Amino acid sequence: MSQEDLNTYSLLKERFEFLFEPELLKEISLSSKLMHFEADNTIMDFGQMITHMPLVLSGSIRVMREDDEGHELLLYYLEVGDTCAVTLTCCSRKSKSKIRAITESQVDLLFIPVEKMEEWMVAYSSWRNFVLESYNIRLDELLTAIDNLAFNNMNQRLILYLKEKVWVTKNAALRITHQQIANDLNSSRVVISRLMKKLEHQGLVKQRRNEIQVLNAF
DNA sequence: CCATTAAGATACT
DNA sequence: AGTATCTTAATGG
Repeated sequence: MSQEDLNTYSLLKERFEFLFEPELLKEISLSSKLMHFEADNTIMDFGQMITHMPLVLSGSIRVMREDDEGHELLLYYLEVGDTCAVTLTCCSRKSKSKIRAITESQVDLLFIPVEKMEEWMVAYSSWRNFVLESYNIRLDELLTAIDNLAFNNMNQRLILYLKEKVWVTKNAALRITHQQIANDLNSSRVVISRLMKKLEHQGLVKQRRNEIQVLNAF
């Protein structure tokens, strides 16, 4: 094993040693690529060929969907230990991405070649379980996102959005503009401003320029 | 100071 | 809930 592979191995072991057997950990270190990204990097885009599967080691990634007119919608976040469901579904065929993935913070992740996916599915039951489990979690997240979209009004969606944001950033002070929120929720700036003003009056948040303080009462 | 841009307000669809 | 438009406030040169 090279020095780089050893680094990958120890990183992997830290986070996944209770999930994968040592031989599998070693295989992953040998065939995957360790990558580091700064915040706001697009690591996957619409129509892009999927050749690797991402496995998040640290940080979080936003997964978006886009309509014909270029309106974006935030679907969910990928966090430590997560992998991308959309990648899983098309691991056997060579297919193109239906989503866009942008780093929310600094991110370390492993890129695993899709050929290895199948190989390990057969060889390691721990891998098989991990993939199936991930698939289930993603499906649940997607259903939650659909429910939110279908049954919640904009005010509820905004509250959920802020909660999620606080959770992934581990910070109650959000560095974000009303316009960015509107983009993520596929709404307009004025509408978000109106709702945010109401939340402020209700004592749930405090606002400064470019910053939203989500208070305990939230 | 001024230019830029975020956010508030109002009115209309 | 969304669009258009205007006003106000913060930021950074």
